[in-house]
Amino acid sequence: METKRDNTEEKILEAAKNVFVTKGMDGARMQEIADEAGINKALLHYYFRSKERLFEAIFGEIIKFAFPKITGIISSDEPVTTKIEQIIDAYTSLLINHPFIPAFILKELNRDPSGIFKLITKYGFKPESVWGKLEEAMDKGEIVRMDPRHLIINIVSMCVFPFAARPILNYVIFKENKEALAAFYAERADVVKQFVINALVVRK
Amino acid sequence: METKRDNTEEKILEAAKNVFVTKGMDGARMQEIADEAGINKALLHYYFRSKERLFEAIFGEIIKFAFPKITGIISSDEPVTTKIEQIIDAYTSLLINHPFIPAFILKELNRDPSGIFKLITKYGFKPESVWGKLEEAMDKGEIVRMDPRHLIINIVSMCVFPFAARPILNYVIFKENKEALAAFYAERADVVKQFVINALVVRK
DNA sequence: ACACGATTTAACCAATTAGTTAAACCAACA
DNA sequence: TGTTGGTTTAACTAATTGGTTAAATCGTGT
Repeated sequence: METKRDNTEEKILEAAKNVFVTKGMDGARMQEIADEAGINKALLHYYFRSKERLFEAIFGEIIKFAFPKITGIISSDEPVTTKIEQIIDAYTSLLINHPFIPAFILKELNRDPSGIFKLITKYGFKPESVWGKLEEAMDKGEIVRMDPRHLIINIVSMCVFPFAARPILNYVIFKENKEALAAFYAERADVVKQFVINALVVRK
Repeated sequence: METKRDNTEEKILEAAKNVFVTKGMDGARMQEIADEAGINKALLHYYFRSKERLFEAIFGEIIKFAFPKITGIISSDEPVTTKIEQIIDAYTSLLINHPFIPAFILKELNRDPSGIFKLITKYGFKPESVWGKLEEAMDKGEIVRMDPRHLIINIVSMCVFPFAARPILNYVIFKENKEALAAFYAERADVVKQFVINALVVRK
């Protein structure tokens, strides 16, 4: 029966995601994943032959989610300020729904950079195409002139970092007030958009 | 002889920092730390009784470095835009000299948040004092009105994230060109300062 | 010559953990 | 009723790893 299989496979992936995200590849224990999925270790290995494979299943799924969204927006024909706003919206809504992604990626980034590198290129993220479009807009005087790489990094930083540092916001700023933190994240997209657009206004 | 002791202790701490930063607490191996320090495991335990103690020695040192710099700047009497510029300068120069700090802290943040929480409060970082100063400046019309928490998060994000995501910049943007990456980080403070100041200009 | 602390060598222990195996169990289904 | 595939149980292995120990070595200052 397929439904049964799908169900436990889903349970395993969900459990593994939780454990891998908080503990990382090295800190995660197969036993703990099995427990969290409500099954036993033998069955866990029956579905995913090894820890490595299970990890890759999760990791691939996450990367597939995290990167390509932006590519579509960039290649569109909207004016550059609209594109920037769309990118901020896309990033933020993605991360509100999957807040664990940044911490997870940053955690595994040092452990095995080549793995991430492969996946990024595989899903075809081409940064060069972005610089061009931004420089055009600067030439036309639509936005202030600056190094487009710094601009992109600024935008991505403001979108991603608050999620990567979630525990810090949670403890230091919001004193573990869940609702206040959620409200903060909900405002985030609009605030960042306004901030960036304001920073890009051309002044004489 | 003290110099000998200091020397190896220094070597151990340096090696441990490298290994802990890239591998994390769980991924780090005492043998690897010993190898990297050019000594053997027995001597490593002779200096730091356990992995836990060694980790705490490193971790405490890093936190002591990372947080208190800002407190001094905030309590000064400079105008708020000057303070912001000083904070950006302080953060960036700290991270250029210790680029591993963000990845390290973020990595251990999920593993044991209470540990970091303790250290932050111990070194007396009081965020509330910041909101007040910023809101004053907004009331006086010196900077544009916005939620001061978002403003701080924006600034810190732009300062810290590019270092946390260093491998991504290195691979995806700079194709492992070390000098280009270093040059990028060197420009960073000025770019961020200009970006923030521009974003904070009050328009009618 | 002696003492002392730093350092090495090499063997060892105990705990943890990924992964395996084999037998039994159970529910659905043909 | 018998088969089949998902599932459990429980015991096991092989490797890794943190930590220990004891004896030997080396350098330096007395």
